[in-house]
Amino acid sequence: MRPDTRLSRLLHVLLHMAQTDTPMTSQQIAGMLGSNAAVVRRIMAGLRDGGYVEAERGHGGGWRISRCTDEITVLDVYRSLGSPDLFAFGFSNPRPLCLIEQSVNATIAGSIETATAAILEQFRTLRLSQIETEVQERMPQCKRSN
Amino acid sequence: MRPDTRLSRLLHVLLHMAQTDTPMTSQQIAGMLGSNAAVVRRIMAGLRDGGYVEAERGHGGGWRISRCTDEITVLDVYRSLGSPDLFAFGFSNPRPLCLIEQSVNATIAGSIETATAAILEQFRTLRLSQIETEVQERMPQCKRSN
DNA sequence: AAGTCATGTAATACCTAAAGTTACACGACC
DNA sequence: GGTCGTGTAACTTTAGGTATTACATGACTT
Repeated sequence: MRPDTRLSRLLHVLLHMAQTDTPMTSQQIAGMLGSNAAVVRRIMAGLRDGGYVEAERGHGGGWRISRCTDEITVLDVYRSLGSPDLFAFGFSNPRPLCLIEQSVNATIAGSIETATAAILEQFRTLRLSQIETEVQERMPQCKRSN
Repeated sequence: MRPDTRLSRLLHVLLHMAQTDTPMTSQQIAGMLGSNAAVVRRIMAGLRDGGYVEAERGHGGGWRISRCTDEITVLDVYRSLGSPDLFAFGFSNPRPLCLIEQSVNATIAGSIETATAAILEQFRTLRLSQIETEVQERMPQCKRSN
């Protein structure tokens, strides 16, 4: 199954937006993502509605981040996408009559819930600013000395 | 996207097979799963190759479980499926040049790895016999007294 | 030996949601 | 008014699990 790449794409875009004051157009962002301007507008709509970014139309318009990077968590971004399914597996019959199937479903559901809680807890504590810090550490030596 | 239901289906089938000595045909299993005999043979192929079940052809043939339920873990079943992706999300560019994208990928990968380890650890310790036990607890009162 | 039952497997079509594409309305600036 | 950019709808593409059909192979029954 092709993975859902929207979360990582949004994080990527947000961190670039945090580096500049001039608005970025959907076209520019699409070029950065190797994607399409309409796709960019679509996946950014949630961030706009959540107040994390602002979009302006017309000449000199585009997208700007409207919060500090330590005020946005990965969970915020995930929720802006509508909290899509995290897992690729599940069960087919939500309310089976078979007792065995009920237990299997409960077992699988238990694993999924436990792992979901763990991931969302990571997302909740992970701020954009922390990823920014890691970018600094990833910088080549010649630039780290600045 | 529609979830991968093979793991839960296989667990369901294995527990039914553990309750009887007579072989179950793919057709019977398919009826149980609301599926198709060819689908059953396809998803069971890994279990057969792993020695967890045996298939016999011809009259009186079918599938039989070839181990005790406390000798099979959910992880065994998962691996028999070829260890399919657990997560529905990921990143598009595996080796990006952009430093920011590298950090985002590393962040996402970290969350996925942590959660994967947690799930696989659960799968490793979860035996079919434990699900069987839960089935007993799920039994109606009139039957639990037996 | 023939017929039936069941697995093994290939080929093909279906389903779903993200992703890509196209088109056009709306609004802002020159 | 013309251009630039967002907002959004409609449609196509894509990928993988799932469903369906078909047929070869092997085992048992008579």
